[in-house]
Amino acid sequence: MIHPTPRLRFAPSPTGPLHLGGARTAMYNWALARALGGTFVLRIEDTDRARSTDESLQVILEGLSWLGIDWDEGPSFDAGDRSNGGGDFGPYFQMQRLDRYEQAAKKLLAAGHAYRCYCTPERMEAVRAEQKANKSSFLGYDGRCRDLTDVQRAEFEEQGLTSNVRFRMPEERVIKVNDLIRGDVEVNTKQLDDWVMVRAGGVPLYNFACVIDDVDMKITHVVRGEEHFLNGIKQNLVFEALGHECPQYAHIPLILNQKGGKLSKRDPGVKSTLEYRDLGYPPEAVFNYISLLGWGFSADRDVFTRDEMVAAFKIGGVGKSGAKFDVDKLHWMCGEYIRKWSTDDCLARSQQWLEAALPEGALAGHQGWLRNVVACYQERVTVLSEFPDKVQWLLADPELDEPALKAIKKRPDCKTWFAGFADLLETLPMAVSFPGDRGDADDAVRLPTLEDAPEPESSFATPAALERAARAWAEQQEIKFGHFVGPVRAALTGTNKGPGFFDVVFLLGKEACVRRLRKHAVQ
RNA sequence: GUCCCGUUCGUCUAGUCCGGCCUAGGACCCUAGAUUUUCAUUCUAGUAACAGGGGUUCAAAUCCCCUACGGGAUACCA
Repeated sequence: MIHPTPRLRFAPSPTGPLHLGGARTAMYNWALARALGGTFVLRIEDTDRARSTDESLQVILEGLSWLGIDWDEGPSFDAGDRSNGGGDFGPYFQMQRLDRYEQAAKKLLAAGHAYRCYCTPERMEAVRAEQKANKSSFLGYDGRCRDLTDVQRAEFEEQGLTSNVRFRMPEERVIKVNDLIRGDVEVNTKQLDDWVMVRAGGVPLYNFACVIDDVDMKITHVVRGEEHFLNGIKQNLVFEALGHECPQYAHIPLILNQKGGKLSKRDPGVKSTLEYRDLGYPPEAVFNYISLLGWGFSADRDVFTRDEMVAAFKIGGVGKSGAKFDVDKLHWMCGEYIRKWSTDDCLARSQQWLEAALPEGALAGHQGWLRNVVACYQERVTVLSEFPDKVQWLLADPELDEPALKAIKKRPDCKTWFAGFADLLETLPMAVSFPGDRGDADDAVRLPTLEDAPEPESSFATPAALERAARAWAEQQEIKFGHFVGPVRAALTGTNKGPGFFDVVFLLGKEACVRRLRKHAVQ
């Protein structure tokens, strides 16, 4: 056979959030499609009408886009209203493909691969209960309607019984499959029952609709969670009955929670993809991290770009065992990415969180200052939503925390230092405090102040100038500089953590520095 | 119950297919140290694993068998 163009798909059902397991499945399909130079299709499996919602659809579309997973064919992103975007094999919503399923079902019915079943859900429940009670090794449909005669069928119809359509499974046949991840596996069909293809109302079920669509959409490879492994066997038989070749299957292990159990919304620390977005996780970092769950980029590298991932990705390299989700490593990776950004990128990407912390309208007028604020915290945050907290001390006089109180207590003389240092600052040409107009004070200065950077020229006191003045003053007062910084930082910022001391003074500006120093000088 | 899959540092993994280069490599976490005005960053060092038991072999993390443990499936969900 001539190798067809590789076509892969991610086929979520819009019945809930896109959690990271689903995102990873999408990613592996996407990466394999890109690696093979193929096409990536997004198909929406919305045949569970009771649970499918437009909201979930939107969440899935947004989640994938956020992670940088784009699709060549499928729903249009902006709509979220079940309209189809590009692609010649649509529609890409299963509920818009009902005629295709009907056609195929008729064909299978006529050929005897499927049959009408009149059993009620109540009867099925009873059958299952009995099988369990008998400790039967087989659980599933008992085949009551498997060989109904036309007369019997007519009788049922006359009684007004509705029917669904079941697929007739071979009674005992060993199906051999070659899974791209699991390798050769044999399954005996005696384990499997005659499963329902089409509901009484005509709406198809997963295993059936999936095959019809994979045929119609010319899907060549299917990467999905291992919970679908046995479905793959059932689907294999449908392809065969329809006279089509089965795609290559790759069943990936599930992502587990920290306890080793299945990932679910209830697990603390496990969020839907959009929650990560809303908390300011860099999408590249999340992408990078989840790609590593069950797959290794190389023996000695964990951080890589999307392109590098695609270039290195081999589906056979995905492991067979489930991986536990480790928040610590995710956070580390987020920090890695944030530190790599240019300051301006970091500022741009932090805007929405800064905006939340600042008074209304303050954002626009203080870009230079905010740039410096962000620069000081770029290597101190792991997710962008930490910014509002980080900048609080610049916006309002802070309460002192425990370490700050300790730092002040440790130096009984420090209250006189506060007053003296405030006096000194008042003589210096310092920029004013936020939200005042700092003029071009922030334009010349690039924080954080680095040892080897050339000193900027500015009409305002730069951090370097502040340092010279402070050191000279401290020496004159016979205060050890090392002793001086701790308590003063505490008075200024309310804590013992943060940017370099003179960057702190510079960012805070004159009034706030003086005010806070004098306040703590008397307390 | 039955069937399928798995098991390398606490975690994610490299190595397993084609046995020797593995006194098992990297990363996160943790610890210690260096740098520093604090924190963070950065750098250095350290702790720590082939699930257990049998085989095959000159040689096994790698091949075979058994056990244990974990996961998945067994729906008119996907």
